[in-house]
Amino acid sequence: MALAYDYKDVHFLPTPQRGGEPVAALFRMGVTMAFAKDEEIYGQDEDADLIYRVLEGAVRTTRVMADGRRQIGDFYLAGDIFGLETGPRHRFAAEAVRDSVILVIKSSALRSAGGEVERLGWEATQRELERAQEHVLLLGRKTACERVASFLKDLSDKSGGAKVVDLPMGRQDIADYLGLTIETVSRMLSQLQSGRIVSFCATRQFRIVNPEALARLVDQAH
Amino acid sequence: MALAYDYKDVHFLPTPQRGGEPVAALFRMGVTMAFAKDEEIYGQDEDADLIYRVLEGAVRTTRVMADGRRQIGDFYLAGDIFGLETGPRHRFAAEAVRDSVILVIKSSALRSAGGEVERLGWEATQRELERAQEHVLLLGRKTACERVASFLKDLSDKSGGAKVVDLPMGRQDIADYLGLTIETVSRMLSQLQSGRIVSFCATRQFRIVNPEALARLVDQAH
DNA sequence: GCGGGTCCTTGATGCGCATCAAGGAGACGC
DNA sequence: GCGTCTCCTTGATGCGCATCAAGGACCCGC
Repeated sequence: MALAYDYKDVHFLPTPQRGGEPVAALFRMGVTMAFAKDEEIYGQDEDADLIYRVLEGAVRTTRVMADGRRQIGDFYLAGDIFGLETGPRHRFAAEAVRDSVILVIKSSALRSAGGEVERLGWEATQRELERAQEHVLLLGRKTACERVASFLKDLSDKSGGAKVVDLPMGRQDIADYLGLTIETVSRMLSQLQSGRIVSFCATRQFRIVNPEALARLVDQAH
Repeated sequence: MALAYDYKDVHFLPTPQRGGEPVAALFRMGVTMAFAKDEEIYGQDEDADLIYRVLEGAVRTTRVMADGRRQIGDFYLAGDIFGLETGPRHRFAAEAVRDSVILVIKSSALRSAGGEVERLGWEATQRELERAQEHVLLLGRKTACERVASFLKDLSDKSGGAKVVDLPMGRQDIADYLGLTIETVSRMLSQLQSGRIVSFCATRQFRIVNPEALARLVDQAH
């Protein structure tokens, strides 16, 4: 908790940063909280009675096996909603990838808010499901190179198709998202770079040099 | 289409076979259809304006990559609801694993049916998401042996924890669900059998001999 | 600047699962 | 019964990614 915001410094949001009218209505009910890098936002098996929205920073959802193997479910960037993935309890924990500011609201408020807002929750859940299904295809049938390429493209698409993209997360997080090791991720990034498909300006920032080649690696999947 | 029911022989269901009252109300609106083994129920990229419920048989959802690699999203058995996995279009196709009878209703009926029924759709979507997330963990971080063990246990749990369980699907389907090859699935099944953990009465029917050992293989995951 | 982290890259080696190949077992028609 | 087809199992070999190991790059406090 070494942030401009303090953990206790929760306050009503005057105006939401993004989203249409129903989202606006929904998140006016929330409070903001700050989380330091690697801080837990909620734990595995905790009650899932809140939903969350990233205002600044980035969040990962994780699941850790008894022997320490870790799988990241998804990443959430500014504007994204998370925490409604499940039934009564969270099946994944959520942690800040780096110092982040999160808007939090009671999900019971959402459920009782009636038609329009409830549909919003359903649609968000459907989007989550869609991403989880893409993730299943990636983990089940793609090679290491295709996984890394898909990841970079996905990140670029999320940033509105930007050619220069920041990586908010470290290599270990990418590895745990893609079902690989950190070494393999590093090797594939080097390989994509030496193949003139992407180019790293810094460790955590890359530029897409050859979008067609990148798309070809990804779109083997229909 | 070599079945007791004919494809065109759709009719109103007099009474639903299972489910609580809201489900009952919902599915009274549907019609039943029969599908032969391997017949497509809906295609990838088709409009997702219907939802489905398995009455008899078994269904798989599949995604095929340009070069033929196939991933199965999930299996659905009698009583299960499927087809609401996505937004406006199906991201996976659905096919009958074997001769099956399916109840079909317009999803617009569901969306406009108001509070109680709409919530039902959301809950079904959440269950889908939960399963997809388990699948992600399995594909991302489990070994071949753990995957097969998890699959058998899941199937047993679905049958109410029965000790003798039928496999409705072939080895290739299991492989495409678990992100493995058919040979590896076969080897792991043999290995689990020689380890006295399960025992195959027939190719498509097994008995759980050592539930503790099976659970240990699965529950490395918290 | 300098020391000591942490994070990342690259190389050498090994293993788990895929691939290639060859039968075996069960299902079904006749 | 017998032939044939599909599905499944088992064995031999190879490759992709994990593992093990060593350094390099960057970051931050002082």
